[in-house]
Amino acid sequence: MDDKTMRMNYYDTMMRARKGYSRVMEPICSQWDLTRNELDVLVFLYNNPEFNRAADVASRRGMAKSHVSLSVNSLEAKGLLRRSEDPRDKRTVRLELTGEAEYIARQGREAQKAFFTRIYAGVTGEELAAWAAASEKISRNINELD
Amino acid sequence: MDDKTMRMNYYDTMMRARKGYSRVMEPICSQWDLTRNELDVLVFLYNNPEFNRAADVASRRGMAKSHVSLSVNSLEAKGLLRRSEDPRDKRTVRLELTGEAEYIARQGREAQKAFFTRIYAGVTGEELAAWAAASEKISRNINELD
DNA sequence: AATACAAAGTTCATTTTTGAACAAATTTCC
DNA sequence: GGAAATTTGTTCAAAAATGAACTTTGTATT
Repeated sequence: MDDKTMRMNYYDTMMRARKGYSRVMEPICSQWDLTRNELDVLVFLYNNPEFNRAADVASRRGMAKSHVSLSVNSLEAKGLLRRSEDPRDKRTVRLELTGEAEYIARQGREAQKAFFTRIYAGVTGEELAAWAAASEKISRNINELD
Repeated sequence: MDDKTMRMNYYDTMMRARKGYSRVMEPICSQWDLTRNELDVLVFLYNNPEFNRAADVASRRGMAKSHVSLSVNSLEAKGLLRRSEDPRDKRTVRLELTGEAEYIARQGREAQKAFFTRIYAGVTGEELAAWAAASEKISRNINELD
């Protein structure tokens, strides 16, 4: 198998990982009456407080901004998120977790960790380091896709 | 950053890769009046003729089987796919590409390769090998998620 | 300072994807 | 050999996610 084929096969693995992730996480999310995507948004904001503009969430998580908008509506209605304005730029909306959301995000994060620990079972330290290095480069390359 | 956090961050990279892939591939797909997903199915079948049952496509590509069913309807209507029966098992549907589909799949595959070559730019041979090894293990672990 | 240009966010119609219910064929196990 | 459980695929209603149009605000150009 040549390099190009190897890289390509990764795409299907990725799709399956995504699906497996949903299957494992959805029952957990439902305990808080959240969708998988809503929990992901909460955890993302909890982990990345510096990227709390709606536009950041969209670009860094790879969702359409309209989707972020709708998700935020829903989370706001559930009392887990507040839209607040940015004094420096009246266009942007800052997303702030409520105390309850932080509590949920902490638990959601642990569930995510457990999932990833599980699917990464058997991966060696060196492999993981190489993976991280490659991820870093790929992430940069994605940013530069016109 | 500990190992667990590292693995978790990969999830968002994956989501962005997926999004970038769609953005790049969609214009290409539209030249044949195909959706991104439809082209992926054609290329998958072209690359994996041994996994040509509808159920294989669903499980190996991580799509719902109802989704496969609908995609196959559409591809069949476009004259790119035939459903044929399996003599050994009357439940299963075998999916066969038409000549035109094979032609499209070859070109689609090249476009995919180009995309992956692009986002893997700068990843070294060692990293890629480690990546492939990790991928292999992860893939197996996903299969074993109950 | 006026004009054009770009970026953030929302709305809404549409597309994509899914899950649950079902029917038919196969396998398991007694 | 036959009941029970499992697997395959389809249908259809519902959920998830998107893109295009638009408004508002900020930035750049002249």
